[in-house]
Amino acid sequence: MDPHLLTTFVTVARCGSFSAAAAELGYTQSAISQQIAALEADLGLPLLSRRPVEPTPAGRRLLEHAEPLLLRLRAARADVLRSAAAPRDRIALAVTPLGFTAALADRLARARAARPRLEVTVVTCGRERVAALVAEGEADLGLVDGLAAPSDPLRPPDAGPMTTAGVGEEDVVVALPAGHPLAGRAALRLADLADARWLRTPLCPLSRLRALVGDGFPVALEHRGDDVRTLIALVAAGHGLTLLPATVLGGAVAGAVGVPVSAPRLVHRVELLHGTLPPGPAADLARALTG
Amino acid sequence: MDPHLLTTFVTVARCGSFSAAAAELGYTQSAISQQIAALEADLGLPLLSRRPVEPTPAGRRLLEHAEPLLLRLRAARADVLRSAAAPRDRIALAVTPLGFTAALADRLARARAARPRLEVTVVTCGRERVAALVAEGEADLGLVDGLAAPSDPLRPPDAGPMTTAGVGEEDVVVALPAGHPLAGRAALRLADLADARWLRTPLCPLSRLRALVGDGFPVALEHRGDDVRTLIALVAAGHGLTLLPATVLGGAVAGAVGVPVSAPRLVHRVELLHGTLPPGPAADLARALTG
DNA sequence: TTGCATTACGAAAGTCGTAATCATG
DNA sequence: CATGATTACGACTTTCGTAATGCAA
Repeated sequence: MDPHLLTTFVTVARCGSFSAAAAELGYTQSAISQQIAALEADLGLPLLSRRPVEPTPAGRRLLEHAEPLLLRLRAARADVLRSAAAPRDRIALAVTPLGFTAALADRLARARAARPRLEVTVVTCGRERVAALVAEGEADLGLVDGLAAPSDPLRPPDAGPMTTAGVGEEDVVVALPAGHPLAGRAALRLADLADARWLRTPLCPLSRLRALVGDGFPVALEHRGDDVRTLIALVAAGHGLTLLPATVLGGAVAGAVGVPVSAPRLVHRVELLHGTLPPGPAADLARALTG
Repeated sequence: MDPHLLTTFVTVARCGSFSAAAAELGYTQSAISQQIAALEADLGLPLLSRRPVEPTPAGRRLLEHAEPLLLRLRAARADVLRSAAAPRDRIALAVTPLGFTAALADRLARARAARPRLEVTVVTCGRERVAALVAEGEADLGLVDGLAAPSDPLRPPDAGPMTTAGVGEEDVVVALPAGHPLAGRAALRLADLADARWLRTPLCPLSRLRALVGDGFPVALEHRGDDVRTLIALVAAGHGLTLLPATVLGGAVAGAVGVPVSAPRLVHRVELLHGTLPPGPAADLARALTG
C-alpha cells in the first residue's frame, strides 16, 4: 500500500485507461501496468477489471480510502514544512462562493488597514477543495458556508486535523420566482415545499437539506458552477427553487424573491478553517475574522 | 514521506534510540540511520536531535500526524481485505471497561442463542485502542463509553471512516466515600464539586468532564488501569471522587456511595463502532446490540 | 574507552523503459 | 487487425548489511 502505487491506482481508475494514466503521470504504459500489478499482488486482490478498465468491488472500496488518505499525507507534509517556515506577508484565503459574506469582507478590509503591506489572495472554490487547500497549506485560511441548525457546527469534509470556528450566521430564505403563488408570504415552512421542484446546485446541496428537514425536494434542474446570478436567474425563470442567505436575496432581485423560512429553524452558517497557525499575519487575520 | 520511513521515525522517537528501534524493527542501526536521514532529506528539516535522541519541534509536529496517518493506512488496507473476505463465524468485540454494560451483555447473549455456532471474543481496552482495533479490522465491532449531554454523540477518536450508533444511555452518579458529608444527599450539582479532589482515571477522563462542566476538578491521585473495583476502593478510602454509571455504583458498594448528578444533565453513553459490515454474523450482531 | 550514531561501500532488490508478446473488441 | 495491456529483460536506482569511522559522555 505504497502511496506511490495508490496515486497511480486512483489515476488509472479516474482515467479508465492505463495508457492515459501513464501519459498524465509521465510514465510508460508498462510502468503503470507493473505498479498496478504490484498493488494487486500486495493486497492479493484484483483491483481493476481490464478492457474496459474499471475498478472491481475491492478496487472501489480502495478508491474510497485512497483519495482522503493521500490528501492527509500531503496535508501532513505541508503542515510540518509550514511549521518550520518563516511567517510571510502573503496570505491566501480559500472561500466557498457564499462563504465570503459582506461582513467578512469588511473585517478583512479592517484587518488589512492595520497591515498595509499584507498581500492577500482570495480563491473561490467548492467546500472540499477549500478544505483540501487549507489542509495542504496552499491556503492559510478557509471559509466554508452551509446550512445548519442555529449554533450547530457545519462538519466540513475531513482533510486532516483542522481548527474550525463559526464566523457568522444569518437567516435563510427560499428563492422563488416573483410570480410564484407563495412569493408574497411573510414566511414559509420548508416541509410545505418538500414536493416542489428544486435546483440541484453546489451552492445549496439538497443532500444537506434532506438530512436537516427530511425526504423530498425532487430535482428539477442541475446547476454546476459557482455563480449566484445564474442561480437566481434559474429561479426567476421558474426552473426550480433553492435556499440562499438572506443578505444575498434580500428583497426582490432580478425576478426572484426571497421568503424567510419559519420552520425548521435554519441558518446559513460560515466557518473559518485553518491548521495550527504560527504567530503572524495569518493568525492575526484569523482573529480578525472570528470577530 | 514514505510510510515505511514514517514507521521507522515514530519507532525511533518512541524508543529514544536508533539502536533500540533497529532491534524492534529487525533492521541494523545503520539502516535506521539511513532511513531517518532520508526522511530528513525529503522534508529538508532535522527531525531528531541526537544524543540524546529527541524529536525537534518539526519532528514533534510530524509525530502528531504520523501516528494517525499510519493507523488510517492500516485501516484502509484491512477494510479492503475484509470487504473481499468470506464472512466467518467468528466475531471479535473490542470494548472499553464501562462500555460493555449488563444490558449489552444480555443482548449479546440473546443474539448468540440464535446463532449457537458463533464464536465470540471480547477484548477490553482503552477507547483509542478500541477504535484502532475496529479500524484495522482486528475487531468487528467496538463499544466505547463516555460522558455526554443526553443524546449527544460521543465523538470517538478518529481512526478512519467508521459508523457509530448509540446503544445505551444511563444516569451518572458521583462516587463518594460512605462517610462523606454529601454522601446522604439525594442528588448533587457537579459545579459544587469542582473544587473537590478528583481521581484521574481512564474510566472517567477529567478532560472530558472539564469540557462539559467547566474548569476545576483538581487531581488528587492518578489511577492507571481498567479495574472498577480498584477505582471504587480508592474512592472509598477517600483518595478522591469520580463519576460512574448508575448501574455500576447503584447503592453503596464496598464503602462507596453513588449520588445522582442533578446538574448539568449528563449521561453515561455507550456507542457501537464498526466499519462497513458485509451481511453476516457481524452485521446481525450490530443490529442486535443497537436494540 | 565505550556506547552509539554516521559514513563507505558492495551486494541484493526494486523500478523503470524498450521492445516483444498477448488478448480482445 | 488494431488498440492497448502484459511480459521479458537490461540499465539504473534504491536500500540494506558489514565494517570502518566519528563523536560525545
